Amino acid sequence: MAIGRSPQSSSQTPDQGAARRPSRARGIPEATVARLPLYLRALTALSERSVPTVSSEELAAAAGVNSAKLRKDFSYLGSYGTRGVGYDVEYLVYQISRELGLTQDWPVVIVGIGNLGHALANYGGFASRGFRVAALLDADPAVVGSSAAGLPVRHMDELEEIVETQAVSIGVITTPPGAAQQVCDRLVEAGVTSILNFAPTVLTVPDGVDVRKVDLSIELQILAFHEQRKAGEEPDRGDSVLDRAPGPVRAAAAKLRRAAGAATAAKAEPAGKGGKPPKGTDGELSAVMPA
Amino acid sequence: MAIGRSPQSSSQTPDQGAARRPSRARGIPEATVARLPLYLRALTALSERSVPTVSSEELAAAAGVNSAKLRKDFSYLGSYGTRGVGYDVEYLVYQISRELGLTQDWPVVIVGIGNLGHALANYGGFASRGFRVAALLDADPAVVGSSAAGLPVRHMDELEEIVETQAVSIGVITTPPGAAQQVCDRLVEAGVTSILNFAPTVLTVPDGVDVRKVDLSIELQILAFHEQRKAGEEPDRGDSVLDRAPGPVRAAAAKLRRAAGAATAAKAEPAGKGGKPPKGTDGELSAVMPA
DNA sequence: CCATCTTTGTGCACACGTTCACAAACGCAT
DNA sequence: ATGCGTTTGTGAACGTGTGCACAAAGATGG
Repeated sequence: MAIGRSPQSSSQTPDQGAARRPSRARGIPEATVARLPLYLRALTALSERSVPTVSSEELAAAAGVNSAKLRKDFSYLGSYGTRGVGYDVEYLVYQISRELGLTQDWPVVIVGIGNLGHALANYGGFASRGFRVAALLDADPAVVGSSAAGLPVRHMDELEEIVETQAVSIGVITTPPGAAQQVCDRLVEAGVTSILNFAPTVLTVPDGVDVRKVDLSIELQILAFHEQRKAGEEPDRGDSVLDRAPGPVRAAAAKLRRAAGAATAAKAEPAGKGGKPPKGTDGELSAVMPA
Repeated sequence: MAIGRSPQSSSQTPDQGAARRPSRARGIPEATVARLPLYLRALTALSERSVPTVSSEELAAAAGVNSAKLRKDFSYLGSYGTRGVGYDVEYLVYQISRELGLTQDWPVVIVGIGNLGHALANYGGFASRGFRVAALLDADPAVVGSSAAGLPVRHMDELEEIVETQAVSIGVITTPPGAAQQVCDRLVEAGVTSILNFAPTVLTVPDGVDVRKVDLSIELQILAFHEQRKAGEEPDRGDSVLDRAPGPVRAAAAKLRRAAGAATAAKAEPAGKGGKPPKGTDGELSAVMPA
């Protein structure tokens, strides 16, 4: 089990998941697929208010997207609208559900029942979308045996059996980063072909296995970037304007940096980084929590 | 405080956050910004192993991206590499940190201390990246007063004061979906200009406020879509091939659908949807949990 | 100081995604 | 039936992102 491996793509904003596959088996663009759940949510809300039809304009507003984009997205699914009227809510709910594969049952295992694992186990959005938590797993004997969301936490050793007997094809990893790849390997080996990874780790998987990653830290950092921009251009300018300069000047600067070594950088950084972590610098996350 | 509102863009894969702003103030593409945290994580790991330099090839592998893309990304920051050698790890860590605004302190408030709120409060990746949890807030008296991750949970009414006195500019919403917009409004009103939303709701905010959304349900649905594709083309074909046909045939089908009404669709769906929810269909989430 | 080897930085072509804008299609009133 | 207003579906232009491939720049050894 190690032939044809390939690291999954990136994390959030970019394509992610379904690595190299264009995924347009019969045509639906990846960007559209990513928006279908959004539409579905908005439509479900309308459905519950017994709204019979919606225009692309209304639905787009509810989903927070451009109406032209929405229409084009729907056009990939087929022509489910009626000109001059709009879209039949119930019918569209069904079509999108079917396209996303939500009309069938998806057993899911959650590995790593820490804070986040608990949160996910209690997540109400699962059952209503065809997802069923088949089992909660953990390697820590202290956690095994307890229960979360009415389900017992079982030991990792039962993983293979559970995946096989319940035909689980989707696994959720909420372990500390150090255990993620190992858990991933076991999941794949057992037969799981789709993985949702909350650990801040780049997972390597064989071809044919999809990985999607959710990383809170990344989201916050992106927010910080934009926030910084809003707060007027750089309040503190780290160092040398040399680095923006082209040619030999830059090269010299580079050489100096290598000579100076880690000392300079370490001093310039917020927390201690050069030596040993002061307290809880998290060697890529404090091993206590994923996400 | 209600002029010039605008719903944030989409959710995951697309652009999201920074709604209409091209965000290339001085040039850095949004896609690149989204990858910087990835590079930073890989670099931090190398730094802790005291690796002095990396080539774009090595770093790209560690971050799970194409090396050419990585080099192009770095080229937007400036020329921080040395040809024939690679990049100085420590120096690059610093440069990226600075670019992302991680060299300064970012106080953050978390609103909604349920399962997920707890998980986030315990998240180790905060402190090490310049994020500091300024306060945990909740509206439920039963939760207020308890503590999470060593911090006391305070009442929502203290929000305004906390935001002002501690100069909080980033808020995290982990409330049930019904409360999200309301909480969002209060955060914005109090002065928060960046929001990370875990509730499955499309938030409407004034211009100048960034919203990023993390939605577990959406990720799973995207996985299900690809999983379905892998399991051979549609095992059960919902109904009519008519819908793929163009022209009057389709129109007739549409008319029939409207006539038939919700009954057909409801019957075809997984859970009960037409009438009242059977048990926990989650009117857009069971109100118990966000994420 | 020159030759050779390594690795960056980037021009270019292409793929993908977004948005505009409009004709075709439909409902409805007359 | 005919005309009018509405809304879809989509062709086409545009912008963004990706990846190849290579010249330029530096390191290294003689």
